[in-house]
Amino acid sequence: MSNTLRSGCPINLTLEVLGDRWSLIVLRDVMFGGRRHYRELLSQSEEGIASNVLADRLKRLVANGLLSRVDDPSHKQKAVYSLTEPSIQLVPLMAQMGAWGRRHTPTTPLLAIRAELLEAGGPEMWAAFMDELRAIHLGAPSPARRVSVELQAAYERVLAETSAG
Amino acid sequence: MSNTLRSGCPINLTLEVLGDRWSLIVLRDVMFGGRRHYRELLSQSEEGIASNVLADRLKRLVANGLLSRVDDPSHKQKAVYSLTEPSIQLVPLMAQMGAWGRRHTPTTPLLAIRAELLEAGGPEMWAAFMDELRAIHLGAPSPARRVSVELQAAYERVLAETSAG
DNA sequence: CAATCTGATTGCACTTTGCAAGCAGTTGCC
DNA sequence: GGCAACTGCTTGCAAAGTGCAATCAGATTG
Repeated sequence: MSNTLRSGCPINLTLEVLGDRWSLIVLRDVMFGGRRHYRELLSQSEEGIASNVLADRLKRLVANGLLSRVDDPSHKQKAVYSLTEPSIQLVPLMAQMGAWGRRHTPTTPLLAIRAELLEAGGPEMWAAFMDELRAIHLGAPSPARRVSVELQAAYERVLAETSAG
Repeated sequence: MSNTLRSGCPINLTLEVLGDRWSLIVLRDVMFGGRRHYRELLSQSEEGIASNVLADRLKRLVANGLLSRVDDPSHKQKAVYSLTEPSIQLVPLMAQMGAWGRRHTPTTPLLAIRAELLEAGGPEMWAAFMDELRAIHLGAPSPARRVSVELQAAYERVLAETSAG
């Protein structure tokens, strides 16, 4: 891993941390999919990440402060990965990526519904979701609004519609 | 170039188009740096993109509808690259990336000032900038507000400060 | 004590990247 | 006319990154 940065431009530096085909996928699964363990990320991956790539990305994300790794008390070889404040602050970026992708790429309705809801909810919803993530991952007090429940409900509604139609 | 998509998730699909270390750098230079020609993108690149990588990315971005390529009437071998409506709609994403990078990566003040201004300006400023880009790249009527002038002025102000201090 | 689950690592083929050099056609200038 | 500078872009080659299947050792379970 070379540590030489290409430039001090914020967009470039963000790209140097997240600009590959897998890092944001892993963070998305932790953030929206509730995955906390290596096996969950590996086997429930929609895109089919390879085990060595996952191991490398987890290592790199922890090194860059976007994930934290803690031993799981229930199993001495198990590790729990949590979001950090910096990665929780990626919520608006994820929302914008989802919004753009929904407009300009061939998404499937079931997988796009969360992006649609998050876009419609706007910065207010993003802030509420970030508070919820701080409760789940950083041990902050639980907020009143549960955005994850709203997102999951919408997902299951579309799931029912598509399997019914 | 393989055309098999990994999944229909909007975040994943955005990543499949833009998820590499150079595509967004090229778009950033066209969007904020006013670069329109191959040579401008190559030699004025802050990060030092290689010529073959630039050629490949321009080809790919045109194929994906994020840039359009038109022959330059002033020179038979020259080509002018323009943003398209989809890439103009990346402005909010760029703004979020800049905002996140400014907070969580070691940016330099001079290169971060535009991101700071764009974050402070919010969605209203982004919309004004998008209108301006539509005028420059798509031939739409010129809007009253010139965000590019505001960004450039701020850049030069910081430039003067740093060279003075 | 064997089967299973844990987070990985290894080997190998393939692709992408970075760097330097080179290419053919176009233009400007004397 | 002729030559240097400029145009977008290609080529060759070494290094790094990626994808896939198999495998690993330790922990737990039955």
